[in-house]
Amino acid sequence: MPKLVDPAARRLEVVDAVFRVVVRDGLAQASLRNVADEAGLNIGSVRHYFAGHQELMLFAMRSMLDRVSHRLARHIEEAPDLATASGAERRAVMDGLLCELLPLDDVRRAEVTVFVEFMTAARTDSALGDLAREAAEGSRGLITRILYRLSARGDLRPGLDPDTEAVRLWGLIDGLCLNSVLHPDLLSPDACVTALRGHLAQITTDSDADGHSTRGR
Amino acid sequence: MPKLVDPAARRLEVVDAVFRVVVRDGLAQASLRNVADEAGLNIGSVRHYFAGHQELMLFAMRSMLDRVSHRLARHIEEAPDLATASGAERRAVMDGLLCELLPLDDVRRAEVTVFVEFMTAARTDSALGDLAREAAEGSRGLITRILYRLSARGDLRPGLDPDTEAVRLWGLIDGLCLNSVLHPDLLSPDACVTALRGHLAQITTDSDADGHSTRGR
DNA sequence: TTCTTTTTATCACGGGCGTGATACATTGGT
DNA sequence: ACCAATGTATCACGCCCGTGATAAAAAGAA
Repeated sequence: MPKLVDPAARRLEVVDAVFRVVVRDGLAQASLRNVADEAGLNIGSVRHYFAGHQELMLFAMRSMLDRVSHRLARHIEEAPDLATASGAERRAVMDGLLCELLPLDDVRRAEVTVFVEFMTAARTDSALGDLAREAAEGSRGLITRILYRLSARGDLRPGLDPDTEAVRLWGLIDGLCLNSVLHPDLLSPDACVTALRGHLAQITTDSDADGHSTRGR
Repeated sequence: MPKLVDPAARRLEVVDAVFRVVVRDGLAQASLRNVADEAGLNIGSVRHYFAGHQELMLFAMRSMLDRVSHRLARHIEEAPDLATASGAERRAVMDGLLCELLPLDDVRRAEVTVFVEFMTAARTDSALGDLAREAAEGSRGLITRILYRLSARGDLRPGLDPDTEAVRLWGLIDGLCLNSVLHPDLLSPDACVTALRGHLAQITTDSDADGHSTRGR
């Protein structure tokens, strides 16, 4: 017989409530009382599962980052074997992976919104600082690794430095995310992917490594 | 004989205090009391010059945006006449103008920090919403206009659409700003300009419009 | 001077916050 | 049945907040 309440599940319910409050009203409104109301719980219950406000915020931020990581990991697992893929296929994989970071649907839009809120809050909240740094290094590192792989296979346009291209792509993606979340009517999801695709098209070669020309789109 | 206190100057002093608090502790800490303390004033004095907290925040945000606008306007005034400029000169002007938006020194870093704080807050604070939208349209519009001019003079690489390039450049700049402000140790000012220059080099032709080839670097 | 306006300084109120402490209810094992 | 552990629900305290009201001080004009 299953226990009536699964503590881990409860914590996740509370975290989901945190996310909803953050998306709707901003991180500043994510007080214990507001979160408890949003979760349909009593504040006492919330406090039973989290030592205090700070631990809740920390756990929520960590959960958000884990969620993104897992989504990316799943995407990587499902990717075809890069060793046997053609140049076009390799570029498609990269395209799909990076698009996964953009707020293209409601789920990812909410996630990116929460991401932005926590990251900006971490600038002045030392409790979140370590996690923010870790996340930033992770995303930047991932993009850097992708570009190095591209470069190693000759998919990166000659003359381009993978490191500075990583900075550029990192900034572009974060900028698209930010503007899309802050000004959804000025930057539609379609415009986001168009901008990203345009960028990728410019920094990658558009011919197959085997020599087959795949010009145009 | 000058009046002992100039109301307009006082308001600016208070706004400066707001900016210092926002940069140091975040927008959430910019309460009337904290701001008054930072300005070395009594909370009563602050309230004498501002109707309330909301008006202060609105005025501070507007001041910040005006400051950026004026800096850009000054930069444009000092620019050489584009009609008689060579292609390289035109690209240098654009380079300088866009670099003005990046947090390359302490002054601009503080400004961008305040910008990010207010813009993200505006997402859920309806009082700041209009201003934020105006600012976003302004920055995006400026970049769009620049690229259209470039395109008209043939400085933009053939095959590139000024509008989607504007989205891309807009996102890149905002992303560099964001990452530089949130993770200064992961993205130095130098890395910012390198990334931006690399981008501009890729979307512009590197030959003069008069036909002189300046290929290579 | 006297009077009016401007500026500075306090007080008090209601409200939201995190949190410690505590009581009550429910559960699951013995 | 009993009990210990777990989960729920409140209360109270101190803190900070924005704000209305009001007093006190300073400045400038008559």
